[in-house]
Amino acid sequence: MARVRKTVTIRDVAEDAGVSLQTVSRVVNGGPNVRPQLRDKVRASIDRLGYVPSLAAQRMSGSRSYIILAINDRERTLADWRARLGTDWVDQMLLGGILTCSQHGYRMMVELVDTHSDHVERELGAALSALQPDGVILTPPHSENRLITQLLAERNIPFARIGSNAPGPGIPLTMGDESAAHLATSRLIELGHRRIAMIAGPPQYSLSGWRIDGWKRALDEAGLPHDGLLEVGDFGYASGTRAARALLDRHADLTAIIGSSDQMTLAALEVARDRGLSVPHDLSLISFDNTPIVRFSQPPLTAVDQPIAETVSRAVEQLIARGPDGDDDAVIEVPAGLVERYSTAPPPVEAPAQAQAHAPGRA
Amino acid sequence: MARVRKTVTIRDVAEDAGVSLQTVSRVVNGGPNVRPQLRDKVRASIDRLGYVPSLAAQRMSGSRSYIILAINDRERTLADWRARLGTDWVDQMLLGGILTCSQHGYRMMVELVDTHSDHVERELGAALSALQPDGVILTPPHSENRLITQLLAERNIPFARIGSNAPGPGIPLTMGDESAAHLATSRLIELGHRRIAMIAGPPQYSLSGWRIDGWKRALDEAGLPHDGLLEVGDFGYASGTRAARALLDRHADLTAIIGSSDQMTLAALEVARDRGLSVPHDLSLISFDNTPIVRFSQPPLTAVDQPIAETVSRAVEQLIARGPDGDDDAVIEVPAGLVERYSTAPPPVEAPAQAQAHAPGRA
DNA sequence: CCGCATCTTGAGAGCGTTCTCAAGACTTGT
DNA sequence: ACAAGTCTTGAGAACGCTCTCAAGATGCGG
Repeated sequence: MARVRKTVTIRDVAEDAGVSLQTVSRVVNGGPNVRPQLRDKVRASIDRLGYVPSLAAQRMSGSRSYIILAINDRERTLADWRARLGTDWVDQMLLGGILTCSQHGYRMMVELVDTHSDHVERELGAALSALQPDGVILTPPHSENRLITQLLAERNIPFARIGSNAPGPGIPLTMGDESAAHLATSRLIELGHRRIAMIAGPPQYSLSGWRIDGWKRALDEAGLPHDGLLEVGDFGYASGTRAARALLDRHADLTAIIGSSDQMTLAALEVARDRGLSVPHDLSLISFDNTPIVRFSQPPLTAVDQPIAETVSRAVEQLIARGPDGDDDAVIEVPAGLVERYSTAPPPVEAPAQAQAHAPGRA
Repeated sequence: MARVRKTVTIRDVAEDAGVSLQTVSRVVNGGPNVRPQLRDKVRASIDRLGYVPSLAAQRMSGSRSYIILAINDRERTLADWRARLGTDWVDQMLLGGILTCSQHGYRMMVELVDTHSDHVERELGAALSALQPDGVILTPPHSENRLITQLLAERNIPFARIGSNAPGPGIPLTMGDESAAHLATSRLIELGHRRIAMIAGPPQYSLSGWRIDGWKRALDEAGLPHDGLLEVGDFGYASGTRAARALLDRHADLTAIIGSSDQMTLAALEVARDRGLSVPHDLSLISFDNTPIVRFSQPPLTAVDQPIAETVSRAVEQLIARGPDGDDDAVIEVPAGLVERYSTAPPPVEAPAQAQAHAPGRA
């Protein structure tokens, strides 16, 4: 019973194949200068014995740890966590990250960091010391956290900043927020809308600004106004309710709203319903994020799809490919797409298609 | 520039504190037999230098790896993955798992395994060899996968089976599916419902059966029928639509449906809407899972809340506490709660309250 | 105040890899 | 056929920690 299965080590393989440890190591790591014949022999032994190198041992001797650490936001309590509803960031990250990592023989680990905590540095520092990851992936809002980026730079650990295009250390990746907002806005203009509002995210997030920029640019290009058509929320549901009400109160002629998060847009949907506005016939809605919840509202929301999985995947690739060097400052942009569902339609006919610069509101 | 920051090792601490490596190690690991005075001195050095032991090195020498591996299902493509909508399993697991792990100085890693793949064994085996985790957490549908449980038992790695109460190796944990279903059903009976149907999950999942059991038991206890009131789905949306239609076609007097997944229940909601049935006034709905999507339907769904985070947390604790021994066969049951939202109400008055014995419907 | 048990500390080996460096086998140019 | 490479292979140290075991310090009963 419970006969202890000894782990297969590189030594067992070496013996089995009748070569030295070093040769096996070379074969495993695809090193050069091994005669094909020998290589095959070693490979056969590896397969037969089912040898897989120990990550820990590799880390010990080699210069790499084969670990990529992804830093995610942590809510303080379970309740907070659940309240984040619909945030499938972690799911997406894992899909993109784990798969890409394993393709390169790497592993991804997730670290949950509390932004509000005073000891972010200590927490993160401990994780870095324990794991000694070859690369770190920062997600918003950590991507632009000075404390964190500095710590990483100091320790000379390559890292990717998702959702940040600021200069400075670390590889910046964005999901094309400006163009996505531009795309969404343009689509609405195309449908005939002339009063298009935006509920933006909080200013601490750079991407909030980018989205506003894209929205404004599309409006400007079409010669449409944007004064008073902007409200700021915090990505949460309640703030969306507030913003949508303010917008609708202020502009009777509003026919479309772009929300900077699924929650805020869902809130706008609710506000519209309360006021007897039919979506999309009276009011068109476009959301940002495209998390799963948005497919189950009534109607399902047209949304800008954040390519999180792919972005993380790209980040992993960059971290693995570039060594500690790579001061290449180019921002990597993974474009977001627009998923059209049923919350967008042409504006109500009562809203005359221009000529009357300003729509007369709805009956 | 880029001065390479040397990692702080146990040796540095030993030197700083003027003691041997061994003593530092003992202090770090809370070993006994160290004079308080010395311990404090060492602790001071540790803090000053910011020493954190390297996981890899600990694994190398010690008998433990301080790694818990969580096995999750992997969909083959990004599209499949996204289609799982609303499944925040991974999020929940991480919350429960990572936090609990770090409390004990452990780390959690996630491995994505494709159930449909032929080489599950090879994939998993490789992960086990590379990581040498101290424990493994299996989630449905892997919890009852013979190939996997055997592999683990063979390698003598402690593991937890979430959503399985079968005998055999591994620590079984359930989320009280039987009693949760019983609770949900009882609640409906209490409200006055007499025709309560269930859309069950696929039979490959044990929990599908448990939920049916709980539903039947509550019905039996109240002397209510269950013939023809059961439909089976696959947890997916489409199957829910099919099942709800069948149920509603068959029983004009149906006033409540319990769905074994959020998706299926959401589908039932849609079917009801299509038929002009108002939820909850004409039809009450209770869902299983309580993933975030369920809070944004119209109306928000009353749902059985799967305590995934807590279950995983318990699993981690068990794995860490028990050594390789622990053949304690007791099933650990983390009870699920019922979150009442707005999809449940007394049945319409037209549904006669029967000879009284049973709830009088609503006023 | 001695002898023995117990507590405290340290020395050295070992974990499974990769790294560095050197030695032998093969080429190649003349 | 010989010197000077280049390829191929292996030996041994090193990585940072914990384990085992032994030695010194301390405590206690008589």
